Amino acid sequence: MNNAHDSEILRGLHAAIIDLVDEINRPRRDDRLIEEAGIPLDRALFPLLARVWRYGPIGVVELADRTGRDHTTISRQMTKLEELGLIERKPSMTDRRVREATVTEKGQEMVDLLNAARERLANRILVDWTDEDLDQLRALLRRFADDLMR
Amino acid sequence: MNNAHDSEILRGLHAAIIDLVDEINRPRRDDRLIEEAGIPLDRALFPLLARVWRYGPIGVVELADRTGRDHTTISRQMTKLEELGLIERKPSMTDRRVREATVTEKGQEMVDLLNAARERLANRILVDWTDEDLDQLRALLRRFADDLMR
DNA sequence: CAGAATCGTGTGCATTATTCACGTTTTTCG
DNA sequence: CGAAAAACGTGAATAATGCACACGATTCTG
Repeated sequence: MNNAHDSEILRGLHAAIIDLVDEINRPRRDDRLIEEAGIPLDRALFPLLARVWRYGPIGVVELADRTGRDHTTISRQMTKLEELGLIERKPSMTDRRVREATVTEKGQEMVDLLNAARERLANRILVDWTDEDLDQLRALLRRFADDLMR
Repeated sequence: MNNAHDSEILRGLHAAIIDLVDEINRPRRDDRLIEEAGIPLDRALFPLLARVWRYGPIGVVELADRTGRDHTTISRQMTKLEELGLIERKPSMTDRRVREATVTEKGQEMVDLLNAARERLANRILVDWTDEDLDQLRALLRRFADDLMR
């Protein structure tokens, strides 16, 4: 328990985070992944599909909170995903105001293809890593993200 | 050197990355930081200012490459930053096509305030971390980001 | 060395994304 | 019960983004 951490470390950590986030935000990365997966999917929609898969069943407002955008934006994108048959929405049984979204079978197939493609790309990029280092990064990053979201 | 890493680890790592990136991308975070810093700055412009500070002197195209957006978008935002007197642009001496951007003194003051504010917030969030753990995360994340950027 | 191809930058235009204001339905709670 | 709040959606206004293109600077190439 520290009141003040080493500024050097904090700045270095921040720099690494910015580099990582910029890299992940790159539209070209998504294009590459979609190409590797070999599926036809609008790259604007696929991050949302991934999040419905991960956090679903989930409503519009909660998902909007999570991604930091207005709920109306998410509402429209979810409508598109629904029209494409990738997600499914039905009123929640416990709260009929929320229309819970889940991935359909067709959506699940796409998610599977995307996950497999991402794993192939990751293995190509991370050839020099040991499983031990990766797992350490995973654990530390999980803790960090949780603290950030708290 | 592994051909295939443990899928569990990779998926867990990916999940943590998504959580982190979503959290960082949240506009509310930037608002919070700007408020803590006590400066009047459009939250859309401040990520760009931070990157000019970090990578500058830097031209439009290189910065656009780095952030993954179209170069015309960056060009317009840089114009705004210049009008606000936060950055300065002058033709490069080695290549007169590029107009190298650097932060002005006024821009530097803002960056300093932002960095100080971020550090205060970070120390509040990371009370339970030791410097050792933080530095380990920093080192692993730096390596990861570098590998990702190839 | 001259012409062609490439690169960095910026502008006009069209498209798309995002927000804002508002209304509806459902739930919560005093 | 009844008021307040929450989840969701629609329409209109606004902002952001990308594309086509132009122009000067630079590099490539025969």
